[in-house]
Amino acid sequence: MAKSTVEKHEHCKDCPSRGTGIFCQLEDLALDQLSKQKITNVFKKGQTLFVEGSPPYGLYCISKGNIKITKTGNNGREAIVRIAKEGDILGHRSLFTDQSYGATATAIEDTSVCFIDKKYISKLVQEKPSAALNLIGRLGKDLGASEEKVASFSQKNVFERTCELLLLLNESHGKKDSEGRKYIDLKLTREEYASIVGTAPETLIRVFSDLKKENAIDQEGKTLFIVDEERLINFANLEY
Amino acid sequence: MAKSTVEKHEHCKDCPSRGTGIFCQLEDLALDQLSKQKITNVFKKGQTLFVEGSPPYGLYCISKGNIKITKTGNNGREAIVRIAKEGDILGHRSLFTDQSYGATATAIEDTSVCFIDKKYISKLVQEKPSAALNLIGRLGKDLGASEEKVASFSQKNVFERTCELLLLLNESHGKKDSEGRKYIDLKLTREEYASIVGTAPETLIRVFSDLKKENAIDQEGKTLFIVDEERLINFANLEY
DNA sequence: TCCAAAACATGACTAATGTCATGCTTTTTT
DNA sequence: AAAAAAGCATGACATTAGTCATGTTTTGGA
Repeated sequence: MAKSTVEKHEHCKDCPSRGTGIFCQLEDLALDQLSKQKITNVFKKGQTLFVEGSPPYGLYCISKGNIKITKTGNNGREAIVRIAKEGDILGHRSLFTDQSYGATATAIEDTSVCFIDKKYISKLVQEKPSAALNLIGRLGKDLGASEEKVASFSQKNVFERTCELLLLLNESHGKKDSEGRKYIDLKLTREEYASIVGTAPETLIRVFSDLKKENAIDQEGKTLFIVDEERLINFANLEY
Repeated sequence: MAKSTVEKHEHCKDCPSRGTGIFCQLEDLALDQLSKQKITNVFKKGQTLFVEGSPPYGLYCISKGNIKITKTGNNGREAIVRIAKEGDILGHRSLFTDQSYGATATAIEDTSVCFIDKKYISKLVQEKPSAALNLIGRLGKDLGASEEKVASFSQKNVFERTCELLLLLNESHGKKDSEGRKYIDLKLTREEYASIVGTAPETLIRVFSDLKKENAIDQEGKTLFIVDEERLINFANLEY
């Protein structure tokens, strides 16, 4: 499982994540420069982009595939903090606080990721207010989502949190098949889902089973079908 | 309990939070301007600065006193997301993501808070890269702390989380008396501590009682003495 | 293709936490 | 100062979630 370095696309303006990416909204000239600076890497399933505790050298911009961000407790158990996808950036938090990475990033499927050097990013953020504002906006949203999660942990039980997670993942990673059925197709094991919800694998499996019996979801291997979204919303006890 | 509007200090360079404040590191000219823009308010214990769900009109900069940031679940129970203190800013997250406030800010004692209008802040951040970088740094640290909290919820039990909280509050709000004894003197009820830890008041009270029996802490009314920090570190199961 | 390992699923039991009830203490209000 | 309210503390019990055991199914590699 050696890391293969491959140029997957020549220019940022051809990036599949264009439009959602944070620096990929710059004018042509700046984009040209950025394209020359970036290095595109391919990470296979299970490979790590960076590890908790190591110092950041730059910014990662996901052009394809999903990546899990995890923190490891000293009991060895991992907590998945979030799942990043195409167009998301990684490492921005540590980069500008001059802290070590607070979490580990691991590809959960084959991914393509652009790397941009720390110096270049710093320059860009200082010179282009739009880049700075983009970054501020992204950090703000990340913080909002994280605090939302804290509140859920504080106030909800495993069942409610699981329903909430399914709804959130449906928003962020959901797809529809030819018949219009909504589904989530992340290649996550039940154990990984459990470590997002913050519970034991057995408990999560039971909740999934219950939700299936309730006809709220359906399972086919690792694919989760959202059968009855209304039901999940009720179960999740959302405040909207 | 009417909101009283009082000029507490004339100029930002005299602000008690100078140095730790985020925009209070600007050069003299910019600071002069900022001083003219700001409005200083005094909030008495229990008064709210802003409420979850309402739109942000500007930035709050705490010059004196502690403020709790809470989210209310639809069961009515409140979760305290964090405790802000002198020098901290509030509302920055919502301001730049153009989202409503995700939480409510309430003074837990008599406080003095400067308010700076949204337009002015936006201008400042766009024109002064140092302000933007300061803001990015602040958001990054907040996000780091929040994700740390998510991991704790995910991996630790109430006892461990309580010990962790005491250590964190000792870092951020701790004081020392004349004999060198460390203590935390936030005017928080046991119920409020419980809603930081994410547990029932009774459970938190039991943990405090246990910690007192273990000679790790001591209680005198709302004041909590950190008697044996090493012990708390062991109990908290930290990974440092 | 087959085998081993990992993942999934469920039951039985245990441990942790939440809830309810009660009495005491402190704070606030009248 | 007295009364009322809020906060604190603890016991008893209920509920939730975690752990251990076991068997089945799926997946990945030789």
